[in-house]
Amino acid sequence: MKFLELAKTFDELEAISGRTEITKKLAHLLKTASWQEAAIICYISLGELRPPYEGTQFNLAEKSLIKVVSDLLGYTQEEIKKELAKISDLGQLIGNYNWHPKEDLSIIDVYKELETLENISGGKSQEEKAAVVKKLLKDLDPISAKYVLRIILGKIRIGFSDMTIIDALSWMQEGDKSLRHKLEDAYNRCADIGYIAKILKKDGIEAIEKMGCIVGIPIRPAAAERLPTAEAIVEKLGDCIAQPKLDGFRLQIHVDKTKSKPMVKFFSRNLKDMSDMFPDLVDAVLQLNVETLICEGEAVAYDPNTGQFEPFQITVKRKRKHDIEEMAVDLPLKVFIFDLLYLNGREYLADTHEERRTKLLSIFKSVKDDKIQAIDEVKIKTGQQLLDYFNSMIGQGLEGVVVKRPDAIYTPGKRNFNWIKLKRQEKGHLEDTLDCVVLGYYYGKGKRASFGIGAFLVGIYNDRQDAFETVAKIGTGLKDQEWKELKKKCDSISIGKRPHNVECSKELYPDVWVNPEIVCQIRADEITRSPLHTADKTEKHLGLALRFPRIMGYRSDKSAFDATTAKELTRLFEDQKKK
DNA sequence: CTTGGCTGCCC
DNA sequence: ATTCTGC
DNA sequence: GCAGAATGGGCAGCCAAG
Repeated sequence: MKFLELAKTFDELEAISGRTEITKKLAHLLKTASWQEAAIICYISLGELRPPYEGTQFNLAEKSLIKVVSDLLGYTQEEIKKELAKISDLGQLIGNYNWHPKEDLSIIDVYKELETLENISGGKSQEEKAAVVKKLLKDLDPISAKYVLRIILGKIRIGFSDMTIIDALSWMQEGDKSLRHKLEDAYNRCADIGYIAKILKKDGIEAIEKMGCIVGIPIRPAAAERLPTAEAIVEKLGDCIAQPKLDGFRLQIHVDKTKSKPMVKFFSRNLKDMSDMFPDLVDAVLQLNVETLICEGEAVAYDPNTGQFEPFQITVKRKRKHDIEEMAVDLPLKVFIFDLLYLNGREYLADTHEERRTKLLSIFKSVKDDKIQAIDEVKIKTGQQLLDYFNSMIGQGLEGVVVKRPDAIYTPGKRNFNWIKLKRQEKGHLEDTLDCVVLGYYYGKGKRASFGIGAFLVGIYNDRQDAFETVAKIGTGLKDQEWKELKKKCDSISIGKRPHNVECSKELYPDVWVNPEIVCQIRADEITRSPLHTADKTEKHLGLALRFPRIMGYRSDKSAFDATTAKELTRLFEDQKKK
């Protein structure tokens, strides 16, 4: 199959909004393709070349591609950037130009070129990569070039993703969505959509039905919903159980001790392979009394002197490729296992939480090392009990609690109310919002590009310095209409350059500066020391920033100078440390 | 040899 | 991570 | 309610520029 045929279909799909229609068209495309091509189509539709646990890394994205595209089209980078502000992305931009292609490449040709691109590294590699991309784009027609750029950028964003591909595979085979559940079950157990497409095309739905979990290949993780109060959670679930929510990273752990050399693998929440990063946890995991196992836990770093858990910013330092052994000594991890998905050749996905918990505890009997532990769990009957438990967890400096329905099965790949998280922010020190001042805005991508705004910069007032200092960029919380209104308002008070009383790092300079006068309410989960933001920044210490910032509304009754002050922000930060 | 821009991936 | 939107 | 697409702070890694 020619790449152009694929690109044309993508272009048609981009214009369609109805999911069923997208599904049908995609199904037709997959039906026409060979099984090899179908697998590739699945991957590149997601902006990848392989399943997530094998990774796809071009080390080339928008900033670098702007250079390539401006070079190719004969414009300056400034001109391209200006046009990009109006257009959804670089792919769209290049698709609007016209030239005569030199070749008529197949899907497989393009795939191979993309693999070549990935494998370039070392000195001068950026130059080489640019040359490879430029040649590839030149060889292709503009529509194909558009999608090749989007693949390199990591997202096709034309209104479908993996779940629509699953539907399309069903439609390809049966002309309806009747195989959706079987295909989804297989995909949930084996997070490799290209492999699912390949097996379906080669061996049919019978082979898909036989697929189960495989130790060494990640299962799509379940996720928790969120509710604002303990009361609401107990009302929703009735009798339930609660576990501490630790602020580390989620690990899906695979163990196979039946081989001559035992296998231990760790996968991240997004199914990236992190197996080489935690040699200290491998030893601990091997103490579990199992032959084969897939379980899930949260890994958190702790201070070896005090035993205190480290904040996320410290724990995340363990996510690294170099100096692994040294860091394992300085910053040891503990992993708290909260679920069991597979044990000694048997799946536990369809067992209830209670059954999985019992089984989980049974494999810990011989474990002495506290590096690996089954997470605590308490029974909850009332909102008050849950609130008390939550408060005691917060008191220990944890992120909150996760509440679970005891009779629920494990639902891979789904976010639902079987698990509900209650986080610190909901009843903690940042319960009140901060009043921040809009300092400027940034052009956006995709839908936001058409609004002319994608995010905005906010700051607080520092009366000691008589200056506005940045504390966050805000990109979520407004409705589409509200984004347009904010852009209009900003344009009416825009100024050509940074005002003298605004302290801002270069990296955060907005595309459009505005006079500091719009006051908005910002909610966040936490205040952290920031290498970038300037709020409360002095020679002695870094500035402050907000974790997970979002806008809740405006304070038109307040002037910029009545906004939250640096002093107040600092106090909130200090209070937070006291817990 | 150090710094800084950019990228990918944790949350 | 949070949030919004079309279906 | 699902699926998708916007967006955040901040860490390590890679490479080019200084």
